[in-house]
Amino acid sequence: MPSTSTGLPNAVWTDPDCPVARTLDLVGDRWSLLVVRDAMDGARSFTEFQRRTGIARNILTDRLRKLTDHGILTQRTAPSGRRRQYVLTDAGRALFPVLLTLRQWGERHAFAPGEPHSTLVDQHGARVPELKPTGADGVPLDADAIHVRKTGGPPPG
Amino acid sequence: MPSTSTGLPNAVWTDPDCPVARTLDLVGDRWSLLVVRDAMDGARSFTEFQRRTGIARNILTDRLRKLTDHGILTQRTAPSGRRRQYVLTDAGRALFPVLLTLRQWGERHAFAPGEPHSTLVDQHGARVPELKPTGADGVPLDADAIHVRKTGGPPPG
DNA sequence: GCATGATGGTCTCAATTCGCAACTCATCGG
DNA sequence: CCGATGAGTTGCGAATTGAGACCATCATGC
Repeated sequence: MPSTSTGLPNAVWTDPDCPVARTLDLVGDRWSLLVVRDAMDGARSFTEFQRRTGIARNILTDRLRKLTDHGILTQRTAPSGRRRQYVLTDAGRALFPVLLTLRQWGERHAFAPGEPHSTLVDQHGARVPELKPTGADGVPLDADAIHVRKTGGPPPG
Repeated sequence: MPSTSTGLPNAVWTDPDCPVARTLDLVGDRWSLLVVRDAMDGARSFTEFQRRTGIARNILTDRLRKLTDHGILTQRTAPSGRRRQYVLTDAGRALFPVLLTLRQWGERHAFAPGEPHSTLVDQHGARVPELKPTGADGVPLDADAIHVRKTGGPPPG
């Protein structure tokens, strides 16, 4: 049973103050995000996830349970009276930008030039354009144009 | 030595056609993206990475080597004649949107309401706004408004 | 009312990976 | 030359992973 109002782990965070680290604690392993990817692409059943990802069954059991515990997936007892289904929660669907940026980085940096790969398209069949970070003023942001404002520790008084 | 023109592994991909899976093969473990995060935040030396992440030293050795092999980090023999430094390559800096979306998801979904966390700000100290996927027409995109066009098979002619 | 087959797991066990601590090796400062 | 610091490497026990066999439940056929 979770102790907080959210479905977050009581367990220790790798780095409690950093949202990046927390997110990675929840989905930062080899498989979780691939499960989420397939859920977004329509997978619902245990066997469907297994078939698409090729993940070992015991690990899939574990990941589905963890993702469910963390409020990223939820279990439905299927409309047609059939077996259990796993569907994304709002938090799960909110991982879409993460998967999109991972995909876009991969398209550019994990394929040799000209090597074919799958592509994301919107309803009209148009390619989804690249996500580009911008500052509050709309100016494109780069990795070294930002910095982290820490708010974790006790005030420096 | 890599066989392709890029610094990509000869090894087998989890899912060779999917850019998401390839990216996760390269940086989809507990630590790699935290190393990249700290590199973006100014970390350069082995001990600095170790101190910030708390990662075990042998694992850090391994991750730094892998990230370097994959062309995400590169080694410089420090301008001041000092020890070796690890700096991000262009591909490494291109992971910024990934870290940003991870962070933004975490801020919203991995913290209890009102719980304090660090924040990203741009040069002017303004909070970096949320990244929102849009279609080619600029219309906001949701996880279920897209689909994957497969292009894994042999080229059609 | 029992065999058959699909679905959704669990169990076992080997292999890999991780984390800690101790050790090495080079360099720097004095 | 001596100790301190940086950058790892090595050894080893613990945790995680993966492959595959095994098990329970439900629907169907008969």
